[in-house]
Amino acid sequence: MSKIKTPQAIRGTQDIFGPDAEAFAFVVETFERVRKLYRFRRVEMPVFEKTEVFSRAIGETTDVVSKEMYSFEDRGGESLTLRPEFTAGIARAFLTNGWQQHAPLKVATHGPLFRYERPQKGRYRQFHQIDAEILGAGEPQADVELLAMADQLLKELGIEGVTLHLNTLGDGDSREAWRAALIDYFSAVRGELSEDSQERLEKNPLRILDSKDPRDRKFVGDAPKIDAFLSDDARAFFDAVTSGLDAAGVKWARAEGLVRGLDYYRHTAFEFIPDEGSAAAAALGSQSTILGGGRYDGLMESLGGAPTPAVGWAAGIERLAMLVGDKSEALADAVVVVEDDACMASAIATLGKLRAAGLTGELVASGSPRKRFDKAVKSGAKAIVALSLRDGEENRRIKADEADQARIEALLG
RNA sequence: GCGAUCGUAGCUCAGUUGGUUAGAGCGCCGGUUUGUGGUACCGGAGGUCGGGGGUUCGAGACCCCUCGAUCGCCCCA
Repeated sequence: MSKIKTPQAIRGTQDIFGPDAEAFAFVVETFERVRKLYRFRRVEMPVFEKTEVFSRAIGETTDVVSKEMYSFEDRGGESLTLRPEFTAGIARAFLTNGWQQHAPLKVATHGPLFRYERPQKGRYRQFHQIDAEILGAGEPQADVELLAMADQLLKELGIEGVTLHLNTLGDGDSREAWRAALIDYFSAVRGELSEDSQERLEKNPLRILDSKDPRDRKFVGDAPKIDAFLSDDARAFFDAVTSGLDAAGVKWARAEGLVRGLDYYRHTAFEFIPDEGSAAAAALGSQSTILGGGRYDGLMESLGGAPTPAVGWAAGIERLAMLVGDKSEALADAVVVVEDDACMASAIATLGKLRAAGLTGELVASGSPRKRFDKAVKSGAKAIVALSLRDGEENRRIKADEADQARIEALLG
């Protein structure tokens, strides 16, 4: 016998099975239900795009683009990339398909995304998100509706101990002024910052605000606040969002340090984060954000489109699935036991009738005939239909509670 | 990319300062018992101890390399 070495799974991919797969499905099914309540339209998107869709939309200097993309050349020599997020692809579709005609357009989707990262708890190279976007809507009402949907989704998933952290990054001018002030402020104490933050000062100064390093934390408190740089319009926008959330009954907390990693965000930025010390926080390990997003009014232009305001969010299905509790696989309504192989054909027909009537069920017809009934009992099935031979005649016995017994007997005749 | 911990049957794990033919439970397969029944007992299959090299009379245990997993940093959902 030659020994063939079994190829192993790619690092950071998952084979989701059993209760974990049930929890995953529960998240997706709940999302599908809730998104219909809010009248978001379903879209199916390609898993890969031209590389420039992401590099232009997300920003060349971001980690996602500069070191986490799965890019490759196709046979025509074109650089393609497995999507690291949904938003860029959806924006591309909005432009190339003329979806402007449907604006404001509310869409929802879900599926796999790919990022070349070191796997750890709640982080994978192929991971899955649910995603919701409102395209072509510049009014704060859109932000409110989107957040209300996220809030309801988490409630319907039964997730508790999670709070909406909300911030504004202002419009383009506000954001730039704030950014410049932060650079001034942190540059003055540059030498006392962590190595990482000294680097952030060059690449992404906003990120220093949510550094975990104590050397940085002591300066963060007194750092310039976005509020001081907001234009009147930007302030009015944020006020409209927060009062809308209050009206919708969505609880939120102002998070002045909350920024987003990607370049395209403007105005509203938000994350749903487990409260410290909660069961949810413990279940997630160091990955705290379960749902995040914001407004990205500048994105369409970076893809060559007309200025188009939009808001969206995405949530990691794996992370949500870790918070929804045990979702064990359902027990069978009925199991048909073939206690004598002579009854096989009859058993198959019997099972067919049960399933046609909407009962879930399966066959137990392997292994020692004497142990098959025990196997069925052990499976926990609500009803057991056992077929055996008695004096050369087929004998059917049903073990179930009275109601099921009567129902099944009526079905089988 | 960096760091820490860990890789022994299908699964969960034992395996004493390195010492004969590597074990248990569960699961699986078969048999006996029971006989309208989730019982008990017996037996069986299944491991080049992640892989490679080294130290040693002798390595699952020690050293090096490598692969993988887990958790954390960075970043992010």
